[in-house]
Amino acid sequence: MSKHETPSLSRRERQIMDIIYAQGSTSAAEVREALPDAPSDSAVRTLLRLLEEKGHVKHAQVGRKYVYSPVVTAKKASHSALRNLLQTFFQDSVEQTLASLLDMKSSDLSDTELERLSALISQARKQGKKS
Amino acid sequence: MSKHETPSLSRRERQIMDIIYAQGSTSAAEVREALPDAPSDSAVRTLLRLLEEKGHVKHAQVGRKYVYSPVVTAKKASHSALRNLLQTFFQDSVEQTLASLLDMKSSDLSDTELERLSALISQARKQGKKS
DNA sequence: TGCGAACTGCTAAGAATTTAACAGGTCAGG
DNA sequence: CCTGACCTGTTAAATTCTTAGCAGTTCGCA
Repeated sequence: MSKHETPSLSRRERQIMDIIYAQGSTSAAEVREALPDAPSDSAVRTLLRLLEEKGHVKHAQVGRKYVYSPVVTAKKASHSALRNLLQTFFQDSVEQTLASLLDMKSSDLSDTELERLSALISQARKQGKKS
Repeated sequence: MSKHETPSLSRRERQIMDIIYAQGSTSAAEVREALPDAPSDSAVRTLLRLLEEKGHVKHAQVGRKYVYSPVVTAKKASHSALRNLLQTFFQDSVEQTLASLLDMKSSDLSDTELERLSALISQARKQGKKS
């Protein structure tokens, strides 16, 4: 009935998944470059193969290389990461989360960007009204 | 110059830190209850002791119990978790992040809450103007 | 007082993770 | 047609993580 569910990756596996999501898709060599304390090439390839066996990534052959990409869409993965973050740090409150986001990034945010954030919210309001 | 930097916790260590941040502070028994696939009591206590040795948590004695709490404030920890999430999934874009948040939670959000989100943004705008 | 419950720390075994050595295969250029 | 560069997979050893057993302490209460 239930899916296999292996919700918790090991340290290295998580690092690699993060890299793959950040880059969309990558080769073993690119993963290696992006990895902190990069191990040998063959170590990276072993991890990628294990991640594939466990169903977290898939590969396509491009020329002689394998290019890996995630099996779960970035959207789904980001949602579950966000959900987890909200639970862990923000008592599930979107408001607290946004406050923290603004607190962290406010100095980087131009007026135009803030306007776009506003627009996102009014849009959400309208859609709420409709349903 | 730089701090000791042990940025990557093991699977169990991360689970426990998440629980501690979600709850603010906890005893070993509470951690155990909250832990998926809870191991023995003494296993949990060992992990907590290791986390303390590594400087991630501290404990206070309350009655006969130890109550553990994080060393890094929730604010700082949440910021670095957010930063990581933005990098991994949202190309460092606050806008994309907010969009995803609204997409995920919009059905849970009342009109009042959306107004409060708006208010947060106009507040950030005003503060931006000042500086 | 003596017992059991509720805590703690330490330690070593077992499991899981992480690593790199090695053994292919394929391709381009000399 | 060799050779070296560049890719792959398999395997087993090294390291790290995870667990539970055991021993010690303190407390409340019969």
